[in-house]
Amino acid sequence: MMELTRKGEYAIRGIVYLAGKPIDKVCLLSDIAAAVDVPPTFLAKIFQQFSKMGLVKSFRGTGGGFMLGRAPENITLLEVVEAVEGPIIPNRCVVTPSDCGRSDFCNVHPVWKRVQGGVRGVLEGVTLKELSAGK
Amino acid sequence: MMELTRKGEYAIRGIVYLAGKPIDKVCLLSDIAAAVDVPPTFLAKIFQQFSKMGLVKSFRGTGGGFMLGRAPENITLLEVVEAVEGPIIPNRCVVTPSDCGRSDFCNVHPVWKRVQGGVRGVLEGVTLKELSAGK
DNA sequence: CACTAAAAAGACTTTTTCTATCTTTTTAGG
DNA sequence: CCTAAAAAGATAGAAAAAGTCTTTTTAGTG
Repeated sequence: MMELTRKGEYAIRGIVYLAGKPIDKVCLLSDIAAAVDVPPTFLAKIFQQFSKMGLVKSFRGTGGGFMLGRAPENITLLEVVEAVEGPIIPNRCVVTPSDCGRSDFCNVHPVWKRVQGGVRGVLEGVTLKELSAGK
Repeated sequence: MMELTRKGEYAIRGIVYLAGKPIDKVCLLSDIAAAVDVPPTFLAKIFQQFSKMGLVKSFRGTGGGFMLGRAPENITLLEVVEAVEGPIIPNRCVVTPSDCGRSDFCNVHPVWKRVQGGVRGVLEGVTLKELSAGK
């Protein structure tokens, strides 16, 4: 359970690749896709989402492509993951307590809150700079 | 992302209900299902899994039903969740590093390991006894 | 023994989500 | 105006989740 989807995996690969390039270098989607081994059409969708969130900047037309929207040390893995997968929600009761009907009596609720906080904490503590750093 | 499935949610509801009963009380599946508002046929599948893992004991025939397999303070939420959802795996690379092909160069891998450890730690620290305790 | 109650097991259906592709449109440069 | 590239939208196939139904096994009871 709790598994990242392909989309999320691809998203990370793609943006980490970008983070490893000079900040103002414009990269072709097709090049990124080839480099990180992701279907180009799928990666296109992912980068569109990134673009809307400001995580990357896009340029259309000849000479167009993508570059990172901010310095890699200012982009956390949490942002990247949530950009394409949506918020970290271990159980729906975390977002709408009314969902399980008996929220007032549910002792499990706070546990999911802790899980959520834990996961978010870990992902928030990692930046693209660290992830793109060579060994 | 990282969302518990209905199956997992139902599983927790069902076994927490059992944990709130006297340890040797045999409960009918149909009663449990009605009490926690879960489709009986679905809950049946879930309890079959519990039974195989020893989390509950089952009795067939007249007067049959289910009871908790162990004292509620000795069953953790982690066990319950993993019994029906499988292991906590934030990303497949955590289980088979070869999967992403370039495991040796992947800085993300240890992050997922930490997420996995964090989630497991939280769930492992909670027992059915605590979950079934009234307010 | 025959009957009934209850869980176990397996097959099956429906719905939803994921994964991926294709086509058309918009934007920009040469 | 032509070409390059991303944006947007529609669609399709595959897989997983959610749920149901039927048959079988097990056990108690009159």
